[in-house]
Amino acid sequence: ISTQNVVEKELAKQGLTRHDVGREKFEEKLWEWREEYGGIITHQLRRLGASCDWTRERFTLDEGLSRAVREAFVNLYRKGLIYRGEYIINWCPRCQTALSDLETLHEEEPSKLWYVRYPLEEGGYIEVATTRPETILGDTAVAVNPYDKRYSHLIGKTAILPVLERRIPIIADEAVDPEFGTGAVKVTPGHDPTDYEIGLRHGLEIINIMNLDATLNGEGGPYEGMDRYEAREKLVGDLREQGLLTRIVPHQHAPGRCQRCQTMVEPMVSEQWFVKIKPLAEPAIEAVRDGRITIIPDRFTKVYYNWMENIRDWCISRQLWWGHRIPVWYCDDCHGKTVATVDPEECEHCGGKDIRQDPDVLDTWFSSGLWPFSTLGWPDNTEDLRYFYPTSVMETGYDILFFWVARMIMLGMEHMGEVPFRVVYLHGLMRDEFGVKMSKSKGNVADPLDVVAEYGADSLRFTIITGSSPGEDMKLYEEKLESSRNFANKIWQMARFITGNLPEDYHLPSGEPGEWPHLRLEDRWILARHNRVVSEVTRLLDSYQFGEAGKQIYEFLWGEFADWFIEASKVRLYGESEEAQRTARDVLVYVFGRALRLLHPFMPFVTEEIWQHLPRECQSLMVAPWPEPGPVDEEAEALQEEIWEHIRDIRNRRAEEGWPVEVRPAAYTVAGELREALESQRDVFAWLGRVEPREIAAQREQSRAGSAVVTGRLATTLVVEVDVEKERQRLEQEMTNLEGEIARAEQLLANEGFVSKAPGEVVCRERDKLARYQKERQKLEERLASLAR
RNA sequence: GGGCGAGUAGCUCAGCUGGUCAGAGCGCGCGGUUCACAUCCGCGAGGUCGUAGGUUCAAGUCCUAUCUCGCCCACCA
Repeated sequence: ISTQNVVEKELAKQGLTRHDVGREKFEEKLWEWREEYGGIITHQLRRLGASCDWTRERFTLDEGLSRAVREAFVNLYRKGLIYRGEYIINWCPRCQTALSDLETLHEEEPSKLWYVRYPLEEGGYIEVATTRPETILGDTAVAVNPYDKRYSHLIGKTAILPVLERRIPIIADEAVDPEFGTGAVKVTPGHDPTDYEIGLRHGLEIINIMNLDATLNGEGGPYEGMDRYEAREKLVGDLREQGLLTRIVPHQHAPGRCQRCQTMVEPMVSEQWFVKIKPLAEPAIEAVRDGRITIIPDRFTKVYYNWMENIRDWCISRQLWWGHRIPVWYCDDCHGKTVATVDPEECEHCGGKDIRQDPDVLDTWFSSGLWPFSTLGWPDNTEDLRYFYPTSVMETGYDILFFWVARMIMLGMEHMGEVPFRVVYLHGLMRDEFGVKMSKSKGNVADPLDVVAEYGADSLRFTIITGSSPGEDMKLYEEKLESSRNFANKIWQMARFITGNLPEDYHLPSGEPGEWPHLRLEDRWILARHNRVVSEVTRLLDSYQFGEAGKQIYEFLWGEFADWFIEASKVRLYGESEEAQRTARDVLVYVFGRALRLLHPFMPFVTEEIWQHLPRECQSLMVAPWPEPGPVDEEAEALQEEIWEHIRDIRNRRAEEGWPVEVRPAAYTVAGELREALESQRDVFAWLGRVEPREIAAQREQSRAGSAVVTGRLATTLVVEVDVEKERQRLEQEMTNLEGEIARAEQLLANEGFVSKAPGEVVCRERDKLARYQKERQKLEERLASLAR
């Protein structure tokens, strides 16, 4: 419907309708549109890094799928599960087609309730209330509740319909709610679903008062030719004049509206094709109930049952030109129906040649419902079909659980005798920053290509995956995208650091890393942490907790691997024995390489690119084996965590007490295992705590006087030494540099013409800089003053 | 009318089947020109996990009631 609407809008610009150009020409235009825009979505998917077998791309109207549609239709028809019948359906007067219940949306809106008196044949009147006065013209009865004592004496009597003066019976039906309105209801079987049912029960006449465009037809009497709303206004006026309108009260009302164009739907009785759904629904319910299909998140299971158990026959015919034409031919001679998978030459009943195909097309979800097997060559028993059916996971948004998922299950079980998939994973919906559902008609859709261009596909993927929990909607925020992009950059920087420290001929040693010689405590720690993350991420992915899995990797790579391990590795890489350097490199490469595999499903692009620059055991990360978790060295884990805690403590003291600082010995009196560990990690401790052992400090030319120096035994005594004179010189040099920067910034600001690109932007930046410089200068002055003291 | 979801630091949200969480990102405050990274590093402030009861040795995490917001389903004219 939406495709047809788009093309019709194009035509409308030239003042044409689809009827003006004719069915054949219009279908051509539809195909043109499809050729032009059909590739966009797959292009978007590719850019997002969706890893699909693109050779298997299928389109609903492809040859093979069309064959499957006909086969399915004929099969269901022969089994008596598809029938053509008169029924009250939802009619969109704008789209000029029938709609299924799912395609009509109900939303509460303020309306009115009109109270109208219907005169009685025997004198007096009965009062009814209605939200659609124009439907009075189609009334064929007045109904009351059989147990409503107020009206029991009127049951069986006759009322006179206002205006048209039709004699209509007063009947009793339990569908009438005595509490609502007056307790008496006008019955319009031709234009109201409830009334239609009442009409069936009581054998009432069905009067259709409208044309397909919702203007009144001949049954409308004096209102013939008017639009439904125009007729309403006129009729209400007439009723008022005749004194039959007693009052109008405000009323909340939820009328049906067309899902595609928002036009108010008109219930109408019309001949349509239906799928008899109960026989299909039962096995589909059973399949979920007995666990052959699992729905995730679990709460949607209940929603599924509720819908399936109360399901009504499915109206599948649409008065459109875009879609699968219904494979039924009518005979002009004997009026028989020929239902066939291939276009017939003649009527199968009388052999007559004058046959015409049903002009209607099928609901798009009818063909979509066949997708799990129609795409694999069904009805032929192909190798693909045998191999791939049933599939493992069906992943889609929860908003099409009924539209699509339920129908795939029903039609799959009917035609294949087996469920189409084992797991249904339902994700939430993307909303804009205000929480409004993104939709094309509202124009608040973010094109993934734009987002990818600005932040990269990896960032978008990571943001979406980690931004919410399963089945929950999420709002797309720039800030989230930025943070993911920063993560991608961080990964990149880690890679630069690691590869930058590898010799040309580097090879990862063989054997289990836990067995490597010369491992230090921090190595054992990161290997343990890494093993824990591998098993945790694997578990989370297996249980469909994708967001949580992504966060674990993020925390590990940034918070542990980069912030602690890479930093700690520098003491070895920058100045210890060849052996120590080698061990550090091995652990870096090993852990990083395995973490990249975990991250690959989330950020395929940056991880693959990095993989190509690392020593690797296979060509592409995409096909690298998923890591198996190794043993977790809990002892190393605990010990190292404790040392990190002490380093944080040092940093805290520095932050609190200012720098330089004297660290009191008492805080670091430790004993036993931790003491040994600390001793073994003096260098790491010193580097990360920025507390340098004297002997290392001496080796470092750039060692500044402001640094604290550890003296004596590290774990017991930390004292600070400051060379006042050196510090003063350094500060003064800094001050000189700063003055220079300030002068330049001021000059730039004074001459705005100097700025070429993006007027104002650079100037602003300079202004910010200047403010920062001045703040810095003030601090420098303070420090110099305190130093003098 | 029925059902479901959400209500957790200023903002946006994680916290799976009850006992290391009271957390992350952004924002905010303080401090950083160290050769992977300012798309950065270090430190910090901020929440009685909507409200009221209850179960339990133990509850954002279970039960009951209730308030607010959102969604889905439904033939109340």
